[in-house]
Amino acid sequence: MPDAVAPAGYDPSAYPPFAVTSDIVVLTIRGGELSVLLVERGNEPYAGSWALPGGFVDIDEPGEETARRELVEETRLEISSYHLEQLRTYSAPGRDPRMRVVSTAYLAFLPDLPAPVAGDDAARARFFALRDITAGEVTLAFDHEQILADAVERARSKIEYTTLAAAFVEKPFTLGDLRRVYECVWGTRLHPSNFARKVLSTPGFVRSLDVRGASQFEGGRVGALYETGDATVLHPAILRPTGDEEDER
Amino acid sequence: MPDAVAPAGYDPSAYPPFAVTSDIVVLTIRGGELSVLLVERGNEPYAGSWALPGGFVDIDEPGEETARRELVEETRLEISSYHLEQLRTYSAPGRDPRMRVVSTAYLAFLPDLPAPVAGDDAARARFFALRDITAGEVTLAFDHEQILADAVERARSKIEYTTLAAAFVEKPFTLGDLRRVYECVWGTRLHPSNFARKVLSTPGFVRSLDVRGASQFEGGRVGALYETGDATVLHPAILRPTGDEEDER
DNA sequence: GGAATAGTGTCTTTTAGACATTATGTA
DNA sequence: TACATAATGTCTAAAAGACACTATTCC
Repeated sequence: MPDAVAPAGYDPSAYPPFAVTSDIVVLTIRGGELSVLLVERGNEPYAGSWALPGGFVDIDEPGEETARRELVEETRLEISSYHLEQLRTYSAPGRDPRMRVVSTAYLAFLPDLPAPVAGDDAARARFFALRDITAGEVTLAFDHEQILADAVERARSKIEYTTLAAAFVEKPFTLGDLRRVYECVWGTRLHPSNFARKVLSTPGFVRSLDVRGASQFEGGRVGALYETGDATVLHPAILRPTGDEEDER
Repeated sequence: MPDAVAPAGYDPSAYPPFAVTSDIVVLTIRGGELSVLLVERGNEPYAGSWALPGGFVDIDEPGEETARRELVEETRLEISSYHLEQLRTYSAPGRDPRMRVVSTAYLAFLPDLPAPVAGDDAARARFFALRDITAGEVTLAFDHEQILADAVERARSKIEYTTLAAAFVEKPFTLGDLRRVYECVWGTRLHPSNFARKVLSTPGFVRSLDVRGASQFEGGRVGALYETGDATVLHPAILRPTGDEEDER
């Protein structure tokens, strides 16, 4: 039967006790590294481990709102507005040792931010370079390593065919800033001139501000400044270099 | 706090009564039309309306297994193996008039099948051409119209850069059969020769069987038969014609 | 034979990739 | 001045799109 027809003889107190939570993967670029926001767990299980921010969904609360609320409560990071999208739902029996937990993960892209501080239930909160996590220097609670891997793959894929790369930089940015986003997220080097040609020939990706200014990241000649254009999807796409090389910075 | 830390004083019977369900969007191509499998609801709310197959997740059951189980129970469609992927989770408060329902939708691609029959809780079960649903001839229960729209967009997008189009045809197929899949899903016409060139130049998409046979769909000269290759992602992608024209068959 | 599809080949346009060269800012 | 990045331009290779022409099968 399609969803939401209660089993015969439905009684809330007899209903299987699913817990419903939202987790949030906050990605940003700090010091030339794709980074993720983690909190240190204060309670068992996994007390002392690092984990994604997240928490229980209130009975009348949209899951996306839970994600935004927990981000503020646990990391004191208050951002006026930011892109937040659903990643996917993780609900394997046994992913939490105590009970059946259905957790929907959300994904946020933010420009570089002031360092977060710990909030309510989290002992500490800070950004980690992804490189350090995949190198095994940090292990995450629950299945959060899988969630993070899915989030990174989503980010790598989405900047190909949407304008979301611009969500990683502050509003007036140079083409070099934008190129550095692609390089950090993909872990590759791109030819500056070819990149600029592609971005400028993609309608609606960026809009020139007709002024010049310094890059947000590096020195050298100052370039023309741009802001985000009207487009949300890219035609044509900015595709990842084909496959194999992993040129690092 | 990261997921799965029970509220202080946790007591299952006091926990907010979330219902957790799985819905399944079964897409196939019938009579040259992209089609979806629906069941007629036997119970309130929306009794008599058409809806996606789906139902409650058991407390120890993976959500994907629920989707497969409900498909058999409600439509008597038993398929040995088929591609099933998570689409996204729908949990807005109020999407079900009676209680808070968190529903994860799954997406399946199948070749044309024998007509389903109604199962357990469904009055009837049958395939509908998408064209008839979007034309407003059928209205769906709950937010299933939104789920279906998301599913179709996922399918249209995924056949661009994966080999999933082959999941819509039976194993020995001609390049014309495969092209018809793209044409039905995208609602466009493709140049047969250019399409064949692209498919054959994409490593691992199809493997020649070195025999000839009739098309699964139409008459004319019989062509060479192929089976699915080893690849799952396509390099380069088979991109949708740019934008505007909606050439119909 | 007529109609429909399969298959081969060619031509043009567009886009991507590599890279050389000059310009302009900072340390 | 040394160095890093910005910006422009050129050449080549790859891919997409349009389309002409021949081949084969069913009716």
